[in-house]
Amino acid sequence: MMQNRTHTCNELRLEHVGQKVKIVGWMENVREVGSNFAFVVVRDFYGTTQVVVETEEMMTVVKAINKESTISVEGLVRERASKNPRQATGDVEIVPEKIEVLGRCRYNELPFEINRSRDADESQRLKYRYLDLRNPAVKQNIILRCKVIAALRKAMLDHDFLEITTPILTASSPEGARDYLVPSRKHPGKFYALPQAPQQFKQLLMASGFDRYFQIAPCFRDEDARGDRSPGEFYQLDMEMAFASQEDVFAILEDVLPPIFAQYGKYNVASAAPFRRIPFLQAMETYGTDKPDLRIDLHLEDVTALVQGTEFGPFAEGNTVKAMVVSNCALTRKQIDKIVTDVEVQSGAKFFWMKTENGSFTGGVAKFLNDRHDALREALGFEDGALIAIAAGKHDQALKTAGVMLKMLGAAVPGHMDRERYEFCWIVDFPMYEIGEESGELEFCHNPFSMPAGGLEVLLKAERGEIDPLTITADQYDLVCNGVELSSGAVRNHDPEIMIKAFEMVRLGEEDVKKKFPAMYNAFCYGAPPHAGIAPGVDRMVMLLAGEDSIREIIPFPMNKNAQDVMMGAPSEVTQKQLDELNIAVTAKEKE
RNA sequence: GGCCGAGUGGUUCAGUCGGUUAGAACGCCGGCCUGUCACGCCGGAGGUCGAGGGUUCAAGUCCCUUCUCGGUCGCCA
Repeated sequence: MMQNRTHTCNELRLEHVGQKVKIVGWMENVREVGSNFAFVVVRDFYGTTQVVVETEEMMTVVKAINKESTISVEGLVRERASKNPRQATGDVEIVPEKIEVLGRCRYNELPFEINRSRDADESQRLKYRYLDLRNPAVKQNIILRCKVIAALRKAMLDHDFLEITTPILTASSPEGARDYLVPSRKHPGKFYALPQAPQQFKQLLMASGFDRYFQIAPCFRDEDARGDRSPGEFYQLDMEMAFASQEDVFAILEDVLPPIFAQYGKYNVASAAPFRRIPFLQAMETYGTDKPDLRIDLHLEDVTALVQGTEFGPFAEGNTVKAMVVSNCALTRKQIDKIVTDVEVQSGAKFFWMKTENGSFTGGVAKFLNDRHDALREALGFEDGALIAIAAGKHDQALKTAGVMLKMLGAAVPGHMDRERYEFCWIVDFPMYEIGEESGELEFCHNPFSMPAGGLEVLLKAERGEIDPLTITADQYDLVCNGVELSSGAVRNHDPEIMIKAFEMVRLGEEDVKKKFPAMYNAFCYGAPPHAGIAPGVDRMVMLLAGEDSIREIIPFPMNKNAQDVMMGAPSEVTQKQLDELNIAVTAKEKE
């Protein structure tokens, strides 16, 4: 008897005919086509192979086995009488001499059919993820993920980056998302935190003299999930470069990403370097978002001045009005209304519309604007058959509505979106500060580690009242692909003096910097290199490459929306003994 | 936490205006079938319609409460 398999289920071809072989795998299906005559499909990681049962003895063996049991089949390879060109091994079959059960499937009914698992209810799939993953179509995304990570790692090493792992148990960071905390047994009342990103460690590596660092880094944030955001944990291609500028970082990713997207992507066209650079404010005004989908050829125009004085309430003074021309729009009124509703769900406000026909506006808000037809045509440049979509409201709301409206109409109206490609762009010149919604005072807009453009000088000018602090930009950038924010990065503030000044702008000082980021601040006081970095999200990248809409499709063992692992039963209660050791008292329990 | 959608045999769904015994496909069980490959044909089992309450002669269907799942907003330095 043969000990091991001689071939995988994707290997046998006509050249193997006559050989005695052994395959192993899952019994995927049995097709009985006669008395004591059946075809058995055996599936392993690599593919499927047909086994033909022709004797009463073998039939008895097969009939006693539940589907999805693992079996081994020993026998002779034979050319098929009727071949299957759609199957890699479709020219041959195995005539079994011995079929053995290796791992019995005890159930004759499964929670779902393996090859149709993607249609099953998601919580069922997650609970039985090991069955879901048997589906080659599901498994494929995990294989893709592995290949993409390997390619990223190789590309980074080729660019002389060193992969360095940083601690998982670390200190809670005072800003940003909610931390996952880990109680300390040896230090009652104190906690570790799982890193939201290796941000401070990578900057400390720069201060330590490493020139180029990267890591496929696990990151943990206790925030609610989205379709493109897994709760709890995710991975970033975290990187940092010493003595580097924004352009140095751009050059690396512009070199690393396009070939990987072209090779592993569902669409094999990707933007070439250099990617378009779009200043943040321009992106907001032109696309209504800081993550524009450049596959859509639509853009916004500001028509606030042109619609002043109309009877229509939303165009009243003080509101911003953004208009967008969608040429050759054949949507029916019903279809447009549906999109209006969808936009309202996502943005919180409806948009308005009208059509251009025979030199005038029709439908929707046409009656309010027909007296300005020529001026609007001058400004917008439309022709007959266009839809004019209009978002109006307070500046931020109008932009948000316009952004969602642009995205939805771009996807809905044929001819305005070339889906089969990857369009990258950099969003640059983010504002350093903003007026906080709650405080009404100046606050950091994004993260306080970024270098203000212009350095100390510009902060001093703002302090002297020579410039508006709101106009200060940070050397901070986002990488966006097809409307998905792939990553955020920045030239870091490596100078303690500028750091303190930047904090003083928001009414904090040296003591706050020291208290919040002691290690980094201290390290930078010993001579730090100027440095810059970025951290593209690995999960989102793989999601784009796989062409999936849900991030859970590209994670081997995802949690559900409520941050539960229904397969493992996490989170779970622990014993009183464990709690006692950690000096933890549970004060409130989830209602049963 | 807000809003929207969904929850009906093992799975995916249908179920009209509230009205007979809640249907279909796939899966499962039994039978037939020697070239199938989503095999085919015949027959069968399998349901407290997420849970609780209410309206009604009558509720899967209408109302209220609640749970679960998904989407979205808040949130995500």
